[in-house]
Amino acid sequence: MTRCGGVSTRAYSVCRDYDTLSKAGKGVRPHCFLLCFLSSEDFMRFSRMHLPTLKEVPAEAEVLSHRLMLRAGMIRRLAAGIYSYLPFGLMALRNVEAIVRQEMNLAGAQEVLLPAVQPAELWQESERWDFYGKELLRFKDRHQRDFCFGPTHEEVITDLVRNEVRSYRQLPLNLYQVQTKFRDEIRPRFGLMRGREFIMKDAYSFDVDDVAATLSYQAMHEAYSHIFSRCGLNFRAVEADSGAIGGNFSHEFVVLAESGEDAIASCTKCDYAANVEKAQSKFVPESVIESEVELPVSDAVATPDCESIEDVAAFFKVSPNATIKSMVFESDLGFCMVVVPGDREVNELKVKAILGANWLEIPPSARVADDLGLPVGYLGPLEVSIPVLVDRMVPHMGPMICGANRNGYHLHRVCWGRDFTCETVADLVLARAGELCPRCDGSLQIDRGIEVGHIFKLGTKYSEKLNATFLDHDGQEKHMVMGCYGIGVGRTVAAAIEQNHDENGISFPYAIAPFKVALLNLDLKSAEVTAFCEKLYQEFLRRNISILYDDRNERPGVKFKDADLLGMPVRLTLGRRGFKQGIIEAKLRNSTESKEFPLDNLDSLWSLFDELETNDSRISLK
RNA sequence: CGGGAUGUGGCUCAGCUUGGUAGAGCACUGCGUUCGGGACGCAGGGGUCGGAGGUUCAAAUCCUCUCAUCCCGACCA
Repeated sequence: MTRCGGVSTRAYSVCRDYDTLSKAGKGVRPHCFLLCFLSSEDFMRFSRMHLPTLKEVPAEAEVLSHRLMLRAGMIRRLAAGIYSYLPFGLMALRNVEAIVRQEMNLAGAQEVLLPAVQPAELWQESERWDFYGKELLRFKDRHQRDFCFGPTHEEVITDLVRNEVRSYRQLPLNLYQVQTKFRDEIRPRFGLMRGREFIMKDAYSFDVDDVAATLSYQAMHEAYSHIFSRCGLNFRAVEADSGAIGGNFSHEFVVLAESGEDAIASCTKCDYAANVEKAQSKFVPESVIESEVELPVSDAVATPDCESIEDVAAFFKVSPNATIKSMVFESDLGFCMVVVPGDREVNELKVKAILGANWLEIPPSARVADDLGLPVGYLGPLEVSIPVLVDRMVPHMGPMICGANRNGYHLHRVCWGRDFTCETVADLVLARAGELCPRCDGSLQIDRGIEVGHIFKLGTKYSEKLNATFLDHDGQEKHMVMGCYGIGVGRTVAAAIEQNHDENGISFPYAIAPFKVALLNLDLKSAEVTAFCEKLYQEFLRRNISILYDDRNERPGVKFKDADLLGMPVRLTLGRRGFKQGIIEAKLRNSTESKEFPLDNLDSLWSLFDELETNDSRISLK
């Protein structure tokens, strides 16, 4: 027995209560660690564990991982986007946490635990109190002082470090925590996938300069790859936008899944991969059709009720890519109009980046009409008073159709250069599957995925705002160069389920499976079968292999269904029949074949578990 | 924030149109039979019908307000 410091499981399970322990004398007091372990002997029996599985799906759930987590008794909803973890769900969460901690520690990070409640002053100092918006949950204490519940911890960690670290000798430093965050999302959904309260691992690195910070970043990139590989996930690390966190460089770790909220573009040839929000593509201009350019722009054509590109294209009997889409945006720098080909979608992040704006949004139609006198639905780039940004494809489009800035009218035969022009021509659209890779001659494919991790190079954004400095070896006072690194722990569990399930339930990757094996006793009435199961159960405990022993007085069908739903990688089944033949049946959750082991020699069974432990998952019974 | 939908025992839902004793299945308790893929019989326990107000002799049902939850959308061209 390795876990209790050399003391056998059996020894402790016989003296299960305080009385027995204290009578044993010798000053033995059951401390926390042992108590946890003592109880585990019991709670790994299905009959004793609080594991409420559901036959029917609660009406609240739509997405698969959410439905399965509810049915498997892992989580329960308390309020929108706020969930309780039940024992089974918590075990999966803890398994992911354990992997995260191991890899973070190996990468040289040190664990801390920061307060969830944070004073407004810090956020005002970083200027995010105003900038962060409604997602920041704010409240007052009894003295009417402003506080928030931390959605992220750059401020707190920077404050902590600036007060402690004075010299380059103390750097680099990487501190992390696993903690509850709260972000007051507009629309929480899909269970743990987009909750408001959620468990996050967040790490923050501090370095002397950009070169050192890049090394820290790379170390985290590597650690994250290990973490998600060990969790048995099929993922990609992709270039991403840094959003509200800030900074100038970041990667997202995305688990590939149809139900994912993110779309990622990746090259079929090289290793280029980016969030579509960020993805670039190579642009090869096509020539303009000369003959039609001779004709002048038309007068305004009455196009009643043609407010969408589809309507307009249908009206003129052309394809959508012969029209242009003109959209009015508002940012902290004022209004602007963005013009893209009719069949393309504006990439707001690219627009924001080109403008250099802090925020960008689509104003309500009424505001565009009232403030600018422009009729939404009939907009065009000709003779407008606000700045116009044009996508790089538009100048190569030839005669096009656009709104006439007059309600119910459009123009056609509009030509770039002749009829309108502007200073800013740039890549403004969302990348699309089939476009050329910006790095090589391959093409892009688009996949959906779930963002489970995100790493950022922050630079000196926060160290400057909060004045976190150190004295360098040359005696110069410098700002620390920071990075921050997050993993959605609960979301990783959900993503793992999203990627590993079938119609019968979850199929946990071995590494994060709450129980590695289910032992189904099909004949509780049979004393010899039960005695053997008990012995085997104890042997699993002794070997420190997490096991769920189904000792419930239920019919076999119920046990099989639950074992499939709960997704234990290995299922062991013993009934009267098998016992008479002297065999126990083993089946892997992710395969249909099964294998029988002789009851009097289970050596090959133990080597199966050794192999699973080593390979983490995905092996066969051969 | 806008749009759509739904709130009835722990879960899934019916009942509402046309007001008149709150229902079914699952789950739960007891007994019996059954026992290798979600068994069956008998007997039970459990519900302010999301909340408030109104109409009425009478409201789960009609009206008003409100709260909660889920889904769609942050695309005007």
